[in-house]
Amino acid sequence: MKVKDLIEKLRKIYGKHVDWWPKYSDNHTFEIAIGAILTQQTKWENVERVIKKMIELEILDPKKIVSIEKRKLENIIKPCGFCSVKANRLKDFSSFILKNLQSDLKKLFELKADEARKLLLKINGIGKETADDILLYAGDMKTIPVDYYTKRFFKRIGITDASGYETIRKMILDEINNVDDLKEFHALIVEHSKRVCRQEPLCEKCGLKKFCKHYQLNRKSKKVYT
DNA sequence: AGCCAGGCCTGCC
DNA sequence: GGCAGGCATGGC
Repeated sequence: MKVKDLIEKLRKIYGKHVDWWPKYSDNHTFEIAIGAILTQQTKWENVERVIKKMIELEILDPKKIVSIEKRKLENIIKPCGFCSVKANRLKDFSSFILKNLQSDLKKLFELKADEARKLLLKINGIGKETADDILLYAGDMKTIPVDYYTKRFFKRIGITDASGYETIRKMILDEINNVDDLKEFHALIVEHSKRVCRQEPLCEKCGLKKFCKHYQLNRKSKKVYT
């Protein structure tokens, strides 16, 4: 199975997923980056609420985020959980923009993708997934986030045993060059993964912790496992 | 009621 | 260099 074929297969099941990352304001770039941080270990519905609130309060701007009192910011982002750490992360990210990008996140995307990625990864609270979310969806740069879903998906369909982030990322980037396809591929994997079982089944007969022929017969749930 | 969500950092081995 | 533990809230 080629990585490239997977997009077509998933599209046939779930439909096209262009413009998957939601946008609520005119300031897409910064908004998407803020959303990427807020959605860490958090459902999107909660992020959506918070972003809309931030738009209403007119604080969706790095300068405003830096200057707002931390307690106030925590209160605003509370629905996303981890409000103390996330308030710090939003502030650290915003002050990075003020200090290094002349207050404009778009400047980051004028750099080479690798350079931009390294800069993001130095910021407290921005790991590989969040960095790749920002680069791909806010900056239209060639990369792809490899989340838990992606690792599990690739493992289950037998594309790779490797669970290493960079291994899987490079494997995908080697085959998919188009940025819109990368955006859609990640979107499709997420949409697919939300619909399948979180735990791999444990077969009652052979005890294998993987999808085996016995399990197909025994399973009660209608959900699938790939 | 308990489990889970589109992670990341720290500290321990 | 991998891995548990902590961070917190809302929804089913």
